[in-house]
Amino acid sequence: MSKAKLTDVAAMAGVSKSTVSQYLNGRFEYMSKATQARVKEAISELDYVPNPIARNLKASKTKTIGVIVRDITGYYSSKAIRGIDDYCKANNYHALIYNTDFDSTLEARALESLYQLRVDGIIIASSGKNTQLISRYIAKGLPIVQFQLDHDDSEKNIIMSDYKKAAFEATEYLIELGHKRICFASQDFADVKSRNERFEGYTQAMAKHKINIEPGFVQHWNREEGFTNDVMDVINEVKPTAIFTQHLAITTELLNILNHNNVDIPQDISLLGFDEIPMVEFFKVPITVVRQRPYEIGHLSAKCVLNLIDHPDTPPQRTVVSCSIDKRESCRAING
Amino acid sequence: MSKAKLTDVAAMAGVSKSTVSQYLNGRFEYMSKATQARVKEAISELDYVPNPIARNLKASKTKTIGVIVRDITGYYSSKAIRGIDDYCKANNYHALIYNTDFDSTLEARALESLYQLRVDGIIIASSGKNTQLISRYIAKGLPIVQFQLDHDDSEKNIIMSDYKKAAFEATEYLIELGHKRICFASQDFADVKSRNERFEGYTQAMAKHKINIEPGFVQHWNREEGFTNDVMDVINEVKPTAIFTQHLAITTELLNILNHNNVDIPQDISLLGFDEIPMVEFFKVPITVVRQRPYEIGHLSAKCVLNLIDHPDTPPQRTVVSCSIDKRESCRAING
DNA sequence: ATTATTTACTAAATCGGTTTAGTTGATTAA
DNA sequence: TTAATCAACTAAACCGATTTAGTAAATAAT
Repeated sequence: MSKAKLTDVAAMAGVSKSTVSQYLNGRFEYMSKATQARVKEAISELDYVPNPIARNLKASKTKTIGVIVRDITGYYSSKAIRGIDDYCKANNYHALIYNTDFDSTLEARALESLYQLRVDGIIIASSGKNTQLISRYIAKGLPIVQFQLDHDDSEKNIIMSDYKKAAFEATEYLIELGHKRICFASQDFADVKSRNERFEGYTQAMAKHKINIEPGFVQHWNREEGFTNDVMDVINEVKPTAIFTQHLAITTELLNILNHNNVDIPQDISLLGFDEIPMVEFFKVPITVVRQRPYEIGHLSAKCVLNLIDHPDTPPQRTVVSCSIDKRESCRAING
Repeated sequence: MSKAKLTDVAAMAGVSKSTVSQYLNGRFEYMSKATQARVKEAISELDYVPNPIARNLKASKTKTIGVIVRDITGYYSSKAIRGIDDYCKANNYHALIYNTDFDSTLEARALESLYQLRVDGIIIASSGKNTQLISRYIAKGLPIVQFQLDHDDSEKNIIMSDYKKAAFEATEYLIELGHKRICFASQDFADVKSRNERFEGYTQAMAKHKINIEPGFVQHWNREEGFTNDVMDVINEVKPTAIFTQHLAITTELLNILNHNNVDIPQDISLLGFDEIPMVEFFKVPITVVRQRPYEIGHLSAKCVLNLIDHPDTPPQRTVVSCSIDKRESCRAING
């Protein structure tokens, strides 16, 4: 694995290291045509490739950006990472990925590791538990871009789906199908802006169509706490004709429960969920979903950090990416 | 982003760079307790963290291994990468991922890039089109481990599912359900060992149970060439009671065709496929599949390269990981 | 003819560490 | 008493590049 180095090329071409380096960096005005040719010859003769580590050491750059996600295995994350990586590779950067497994301690550790590794920038789907740490690194001059999740209105570089609009359109779609008793099923969303936004979209659509949001329409279902028991009670008491779920985990859990209790979709209840489901066309009932564009979000995030690296004084910017609705059989039209 | 460096620590502690370096590397026998304390103090005072790039330059190591897959977004690849990454992180290595998008030119380019980057090792799901290039790098002393795909019997470090056994067991499972007319639906497998192995498993199971493999039982279906038209012809002529598909893409394509032609699964035909399908429990007919263990395969691959890095003279080794069958409703018992 | 400018280079410092070969003063052994 | 040993360091080379300041020879300007 020992490779030719700059010195070897210089020796072979009969010039100094400096000249070879100039050649490598395209500053040909510092040498004669003849020298150029000899250096070129020596390089190809020796199969020489500059050592990027030495180069980076000198430049104090790593040409690497760190990416922190919860789990690279997830649909959203893997697509986003692909978007990030494609953009990075196209611009001579590398993406270094850290998984947190939804653990904010690991998230903090990932941030520290990346900082210590001297990555040139970070893209993170933040849990919201490390806001201070993130701010501290930003203050130190490390470009950080967030995506996928948002937690407050603070100024920051963030790329997000247009959740409010998406939820608005999804709700309106259900309303147009004739639904009025529409449940909004979410995780707790107290402090998570990206969840609050969906709720706003829902309420605005309901308001626009003058539909009252009755008690019980808005449900906070977490898988942990008695989700399973609650659901059928809610359905029997609130009698929704449609449920709009805000999270894939809720959608699938709900599907399980409805199946077990012989609730027919869409005959008894229409179901509309958040997030694309692979191979949903083979489902017993293909689910209508709000489709986000994680690849584009990743792409834009990468574009944003790389720009920040070159222009550190760019003011923080919020970017919004639109969603679309994939209409399938789980939602049916009903008569008022 | 300017950070404290070794010199700063040395100055603050009133010792030489060497001493600080010794301290950092845990060689305390070279200094007094008092000095240790002062260095420790200076380090925490300055928030000093050694620069891994400088360290790596000196060590001629990158502490990075390259990973080449077709698409990180795929189920198998993402799980495998997770396995690789977890093992790497646990051992202070990083994984650098390259996607080839099933393009062997990009695969070659990825290999070159990783070589030039001086990664300490490579894990690759090789297309089989770059065998020579891979051999060349191995010859240069770069540890390379392959996984997921195999193409020949040459000596190499490779981690694979036990395809033969898996196919054998899957076929036998169908036979035990009473099936005799079992189609084996594969892509072309001329030169891909991992496909041939599945075929062997199939034939061995058939042979063991003295079932003749009739003409038409073995089908090569590529999505490109008239797959769609063929299928129903084959079914009508060959009249299989079960089809064993070797690839997820074939399974889903077949499902589509069977659905469109109102062939009932498992009433008319039982279906058994290769590879896990996420959320298959919500399918109209949940499919019985051979489940591979990509996470473990990734984990073992990483273990193998890291070992190879430390012990370059370890002889090439083939490692086999067992599969299991997830039994679901797509296969039914029939009366002989 | 002499000085100024170009051309075509090179020496040496630098990036931030690691490591080897010394050095110094104190302690111990002969 | 004097050489040998040891503890506690340090100087300097090195990893493989980049870059700045400088130099010698050739050409141009005055």
